[in-house]
Amino acid sequence: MPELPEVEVLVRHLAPLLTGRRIQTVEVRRVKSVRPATPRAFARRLAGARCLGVSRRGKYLVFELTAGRDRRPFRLLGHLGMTGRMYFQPRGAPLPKHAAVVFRMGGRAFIYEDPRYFGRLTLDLRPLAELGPEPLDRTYTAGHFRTALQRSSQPVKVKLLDQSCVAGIGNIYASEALFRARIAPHRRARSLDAAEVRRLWRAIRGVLREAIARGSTVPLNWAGQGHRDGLFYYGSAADAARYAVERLRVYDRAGEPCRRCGSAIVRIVQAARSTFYCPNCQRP
DNA sequence: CACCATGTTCCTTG
DNA sequence: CCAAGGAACATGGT
Repeated sequence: MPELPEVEVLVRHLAPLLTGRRIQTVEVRRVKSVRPATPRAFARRLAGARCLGVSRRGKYLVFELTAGRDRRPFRLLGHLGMTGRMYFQPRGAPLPKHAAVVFRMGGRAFIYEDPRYFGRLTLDLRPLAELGPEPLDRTYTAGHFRTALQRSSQPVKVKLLDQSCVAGIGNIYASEALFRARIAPHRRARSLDAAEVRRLWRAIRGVLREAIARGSTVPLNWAGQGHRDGLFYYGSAADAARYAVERLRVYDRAGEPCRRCGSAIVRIVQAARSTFYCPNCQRP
């Protein structure tokens, strides 16, 4: 799935396009992709609603909507899973194979597409309550982070993927943040001393902020096909090489030289997910 | 064919 | 009760 930076860039892209627009019709093509899982109830709630704004919480997109006589605002949550995308369909383009939901807005089709169907559009807001703090929030301190790590005997890399610890970090940026903080991924979360916690806290914020800045400067092809072009998530293959250089320091670079010391980057498996790190820069 | 994939949830085990 | 590990979900790329 797109992680926090990808979702943030998408939200910034969508907010001005959707705000003020009315949803004319809703077509649910994959029942699994919506909740409530009855397409009728889902569509009835959303058809005719107006979008008041789009924001992000962790990896969730939050759509502020209003509808009906009372104009009472309500929210729709979007989670892109591993392969979800949202975009206005280019005029005349055929509906993609895995279009899960199609909204008609302003005479155009707004598509929620998801080949693996791990993502969701949901009116159930309970997932938000489970999320930990926003890592980029001004009020988020190293002290908060330390408290969250204190009682965990999990490897710190695995703990970073726990959305109740900090919201928004995924498999790519977990490895990237640990490299930046020069902390070995196998370390138990509670074994980090205060200085290490602070380094990792800074690294997380730095890595996420830079990724957002990078994503904001790349010419993104929102409706593009193909998911592993090495560029942010949405990029077009033609431009990928130019922008992908040095974007990631360790993720998916097993066997390649560390950009800091030249040692070969190592891949290990933790909690059934790949972790990448430099055995020299990140010593236990 | 085999293996891998930016995520979450549910079940089992300790 | 909790923490931790693993399977399951579904499709596509290499």
